[in-house]
Amino acid sequence: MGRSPGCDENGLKKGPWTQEEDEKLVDHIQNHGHGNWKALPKQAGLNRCGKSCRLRWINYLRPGIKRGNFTEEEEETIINFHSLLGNKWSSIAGNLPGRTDNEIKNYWNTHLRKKLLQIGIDPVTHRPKRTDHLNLLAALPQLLTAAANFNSLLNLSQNVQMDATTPAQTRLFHNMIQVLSSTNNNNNPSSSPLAMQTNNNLFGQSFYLDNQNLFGQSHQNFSHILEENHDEDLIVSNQTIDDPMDSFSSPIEMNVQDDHKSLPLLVLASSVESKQSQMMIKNNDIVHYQHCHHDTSNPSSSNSTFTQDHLQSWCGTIDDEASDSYWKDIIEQTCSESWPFPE
DNA sequence: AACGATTGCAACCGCTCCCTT
DNA sequence: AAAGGGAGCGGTTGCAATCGT
Repeated sequence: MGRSPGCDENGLKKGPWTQEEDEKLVDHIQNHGHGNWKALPKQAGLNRCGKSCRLRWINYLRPGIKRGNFTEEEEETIINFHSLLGNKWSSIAGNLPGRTDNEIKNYWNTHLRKKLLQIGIDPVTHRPKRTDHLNLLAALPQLLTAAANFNSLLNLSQNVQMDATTPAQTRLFHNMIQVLSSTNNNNNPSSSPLAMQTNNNLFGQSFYLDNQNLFGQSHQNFSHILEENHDEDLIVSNQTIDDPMDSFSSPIEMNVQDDHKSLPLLVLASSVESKQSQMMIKNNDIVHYQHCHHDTSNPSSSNSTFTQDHLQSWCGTIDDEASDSYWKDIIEQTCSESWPFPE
């Protein structure tokens, strides 16, 4: 495995290390340290360049190197830190004891990147591929699973089954809400991809966001989750928040209209009847479906758990109201897929 | 069984950063 | 302040192993 053996112009050996070379390197560093990598090969009796020795030591021979498969926790950590730091492999490695930047980089490129692509997340931006709305809606089952997981996180439940992609799914859920929010918050409706497809009207009803309830009722728990996940998307008044906790200390200051990036409550609004149908995350239930009057300051009202029946009912509404068969087909297909929530 | 395609990963390359002089 | 050199980082390469036909 690895590169072919060979020599560079200086006659130094390249390619895979032999056991004898490894032993020489380990022996020398254990006895003398690795003060000067350039001088080390000669001192250790190795026909290698200092760079090669350093790489071999750092990535393979150094004590404490953890080998073997990555755990779910490690995967989760990598995804979270990559969303924050990008390809800063050494920084990410600093948070994974025993793992090297090279190993993490390889694992990202061969496993995690593909995993995120499979669930419709751009591994570079950690956002849904916004140019592909078919994929976005096709990922609805995962989004709803993420919503369920997210709710369980809010409840600090230990029962929910999560894997390393859960944070990514949650982020996807978050991002989809952002996309939906942009259809209504954007002053120029045509600039919104969803608006372009639906004449500023998704499924015949407009969506907008109301985070007052969410932060009013659950921000303590929510901030805990975000603190753990280091959500880079938290932006208040177009200013990035370094400490996610800060963004929730004064929920009143959150400006929903100006800030469609803050994690909101998804609200399905009927402009005709001035009613809101709210799909919301709330304590003790998976997802709630709420009807209330336009007065958002009084988020009272008839809550009921959002179940498969509700989704089918929702699909029925879409049937009636969506004039765009493109979206209709997508939603119907999504509705027909397996429901991820417990009944 | 044979062979081409794909995958995984160790190692190299070239660039940037930072420290020293 | 500028130059030189070493260390470190991210991107890329190339080969062995594995998979698919």
